[in-house]
Amino acid sequence: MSGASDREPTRATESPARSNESAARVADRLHSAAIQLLRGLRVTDRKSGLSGPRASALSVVVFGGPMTLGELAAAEQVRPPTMSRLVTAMEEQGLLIREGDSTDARVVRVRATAKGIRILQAARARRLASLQVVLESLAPDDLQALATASGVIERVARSL
Amino acid sequence: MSGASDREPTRATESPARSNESAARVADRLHSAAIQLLRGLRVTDRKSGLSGPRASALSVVVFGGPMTLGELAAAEQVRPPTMSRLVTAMEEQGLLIREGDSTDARVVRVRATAKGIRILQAARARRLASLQVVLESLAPDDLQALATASGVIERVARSL
DNA sequence: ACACTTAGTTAGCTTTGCTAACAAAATATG
DNA sequence: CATATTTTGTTAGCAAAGCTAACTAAGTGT
Repeated sequence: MSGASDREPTRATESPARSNESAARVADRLHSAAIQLLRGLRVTDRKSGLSGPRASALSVVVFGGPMTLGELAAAEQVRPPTMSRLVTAMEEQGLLIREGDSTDARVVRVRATAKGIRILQAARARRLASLQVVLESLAPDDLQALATASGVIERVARSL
Repeated sequence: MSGASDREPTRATESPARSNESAARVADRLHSAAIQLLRGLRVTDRKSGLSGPRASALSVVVFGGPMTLGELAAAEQVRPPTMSRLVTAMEEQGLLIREGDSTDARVVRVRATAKGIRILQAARARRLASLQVVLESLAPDDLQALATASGVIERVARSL
């Protein structure tokens, strides 16, 4: 994709125009590259029964600790009913449990089980293995470029 | 994730073990960063009726020119039935058309309509606008880092 | 005490992924 | 030439995951 063959900016005057055009082009390429990368990393892990959305949600609970269903829904940017269903499915898989809150009987607290933690770690390792292999074959400069860019991308994503 | 201060010495004489560790860490952070980035960029564009999968497929046809349904399915990494249904839906939206092939009556050739091109461009512009704004506020070095990394990521994705 | 707000669930719809089974056309083989 | 195989796309039917609307239960506030 990407309008790769689009015209060069009429580099008549200053940096502002050039900077804008450049930002637009980088936005396009970065977006496209991110899509391709994640598409290549097949997210669904049939072996462990951990789909993309489940792995993502479980990862939030494992690394972030127990939290309410609403917080988890917000973190995953889905609506409560969607998260409710995801949690039910993962609970049936034995990956996490619903707990009540002692001070507020409305809230549902979600906690990863030992099995959930174990399975998440294994799925993560499998998912990243193929990427790691490719990265190992990169020139050191390229790997360094990715390391640097990762930080920048994280910052960019945070301010989106 | 982990390593708050992760300035890795780019030493030319790294040992293999060290290199592996670094690749693993970069894999993790890059993967996570890509997810966060795309999550921030809400893909579904209700206004134009162009969901993520549709926008992506249409973009391939618009920029790559007419192609067979099978080629499009391969490009989008979905099975033929999935693409067949996607094409049917987009055809009903008037975004593209199915055409027969003169030499092989089995194949279906898919071509974007003028409306499809127009709507894709508009949706792309909307989708990238917010990212572009953030990128424009970056330090030139950071923007350059992203530009460089985009190319590397594209290469990495291609060999996944 | 009664109205309002908040947290989560249930019900039901849509989209998008898949596999299995099929039809039609092209190609290979006897 | 006739038939078997392969290729291309479709249809049918299932499951996952997203949504909104409507509901229950529990806190809050006037």
